Amino acid sequence: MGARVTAQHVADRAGVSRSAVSRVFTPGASVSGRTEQKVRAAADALGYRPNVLARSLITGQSRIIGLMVAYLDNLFYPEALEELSRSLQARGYHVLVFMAGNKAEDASGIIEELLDYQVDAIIAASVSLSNDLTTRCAAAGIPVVLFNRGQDDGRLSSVTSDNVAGGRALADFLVAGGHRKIGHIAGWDGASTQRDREAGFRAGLHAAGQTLHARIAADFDLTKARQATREMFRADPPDAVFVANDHMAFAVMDVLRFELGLRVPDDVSVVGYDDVAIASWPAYDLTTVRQPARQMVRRTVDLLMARLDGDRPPEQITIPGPLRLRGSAKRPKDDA
Amino acid sequence: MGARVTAQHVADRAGVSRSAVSRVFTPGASVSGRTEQKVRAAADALGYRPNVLARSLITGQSRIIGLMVAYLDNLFYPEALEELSRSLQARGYHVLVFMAGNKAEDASGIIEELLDYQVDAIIAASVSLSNDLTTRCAAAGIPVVLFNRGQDDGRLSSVTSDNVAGGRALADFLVAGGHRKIGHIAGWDGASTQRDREAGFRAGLHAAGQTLHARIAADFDLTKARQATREMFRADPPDAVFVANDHMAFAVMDVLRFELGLRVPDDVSVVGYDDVAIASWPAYDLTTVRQPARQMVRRTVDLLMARLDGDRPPEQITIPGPLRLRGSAKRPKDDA
DNA sequence: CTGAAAGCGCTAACAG
DNA sequence: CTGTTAGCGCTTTCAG
Repeated sequence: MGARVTAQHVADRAGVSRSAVSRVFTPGASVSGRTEQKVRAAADALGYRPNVLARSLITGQSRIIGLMVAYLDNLFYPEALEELSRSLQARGYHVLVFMAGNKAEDASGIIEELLDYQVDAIIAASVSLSNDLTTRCAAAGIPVVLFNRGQDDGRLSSVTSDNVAGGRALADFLVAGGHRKIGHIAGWDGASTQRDREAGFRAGLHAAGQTLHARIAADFDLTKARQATREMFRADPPDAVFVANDHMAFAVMDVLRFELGLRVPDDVSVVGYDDVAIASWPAYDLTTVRQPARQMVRRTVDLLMARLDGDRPPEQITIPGPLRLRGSAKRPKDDA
Repeated sequence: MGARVTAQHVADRAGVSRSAVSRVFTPGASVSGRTEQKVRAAADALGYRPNVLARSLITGQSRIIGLMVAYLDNLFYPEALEELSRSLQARGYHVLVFMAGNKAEDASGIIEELLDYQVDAIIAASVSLSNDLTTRCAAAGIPVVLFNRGQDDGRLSSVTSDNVAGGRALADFLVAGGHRKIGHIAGWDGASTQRDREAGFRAGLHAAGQTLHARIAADFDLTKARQATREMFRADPPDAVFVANDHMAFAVMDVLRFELGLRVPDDVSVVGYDDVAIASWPAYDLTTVRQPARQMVRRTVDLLMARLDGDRPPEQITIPGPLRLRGSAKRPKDDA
């Protein structure tokens, strides 16, 4: 069946050499109009298209970007993936997906597989890399970009939003809103986003002479977030909760309203992080900090392309994320 | 940098031939324990791993599955993609993502690119293929599976849930619930899912001597769905609405409750389709038909693997999807 | 079981 | 501008 059409077939039919055919399909090679005509005609007639994999063998460029990602249920990632894939596609690259388990250990195996496919670069979303792995990638000469994860390693590029500032803004806002017993439902402590958001948040509380009233980690998991909410509100409930991302915040709000019968924000204010699409739906109307996924993707792609042509050094990019004021948290009284 | 380690390097170090090295990494080749030892030792020391792309050139198997998908914002698809990617990965395959535009025209270019990468198979999710394209893939000997789309073409495999039965069940349920003015907010009329769901739904109404009270197409788009809702409820509003998928149903419910001040289900019943995760969140608590994504993925993968080994013929698989009764629609009175 | 040789489909010097 | 000549890294007959 697969009557594979090769450059040789086209060459034969066009009465030229294989190289001529190759040149026609190589942007910026010099071919005469006449030859190009003949080759294109033959190629079209035969339905010929160059084999990207064979080409990659010699050019050393697969035009494949490996994406390592741990979960797709948090809407932030599908949004980013779609954008990423589209914009890479527009530049002639494509995304090969590798789902990582939550264990750091898995990452190792995944990276090996990625390398097997001779990917031109790796984007690690919501995943960190061990020192060892970083070394391996560096040795293989493959640029790595951490997406939405920061890491103190000069060999790694990263694109994150300013999670410290975001956390801080959230704290300032809650404090200004008159809250005095502020709880935190945290994500996974191994994540830089969690650490940064919390650090900024705590700094904000500290500046106001407050501390965290309660804190439970829920690992960015919905079930754990619900459980954490029940536990936190069992006795001496907070008057506001900072949930480490929107995804969990929705679950928290649901428990608050539908299980515990509390009104948001009248009884308790809730704020999240990410500003995924659902956050603006009126059913939740969640006050949150925006992580500009589109912008983050754009920077990621630009960064990658730059590193791929020249040998630009790795870069750590932080993008500001504005506070999005909505209805899930009491606002400060205007005593202006 | 990229000090590429080749089989030759390993061979040299192990004091064997390139072929010996190859055999060690080829499952089911015959190598002596002694040789294997030496090769593995050398390979480990050098960090050698076979180049999948080079291998594919000769075996004709890239172990890449091309996935063509149009949108990732409807949560049904990320869920499926994650599952798909994981289970393919477990079998040594990986997913190369191609985002398709909504225009059928785009599909053509995408398929060409897919073929350039010598993918072993193509999964088209929420996308249809023209006759021409189907022929091209068939000619190239590449199996195609339509995921969540049906098409009357024996050369194409497909995996769908039973959309006709689902639509029918929804209609029966709504009718039994005493509804007499039932509206439909449709998706995109070009989608088989839309056609089947609507056909089943209309059949159910018909059996009860009813017809659609109103119908507006919203192309699976949130903004259009909101607009359609406003329009449909402007005059002579329905007492129940069947929204073509959950994703739009959430938007519809939001407009109903927060803009129009209607109570769901007291003033109007709403039902959707898919049973994505959000449907079970108490804020929506949406009555819907379950599309068993996990099962659909499993069947898709099994189908693909079978076609990839032997030359099993294409297969059209339909999986039943049960009604999920929740709180967004009035239930029939128990007059038992 | 093992090595030598051939070649997958393509591009990149190199002469002409 | 064009064809010839070498391979890219790997697997696979084919002898031995």
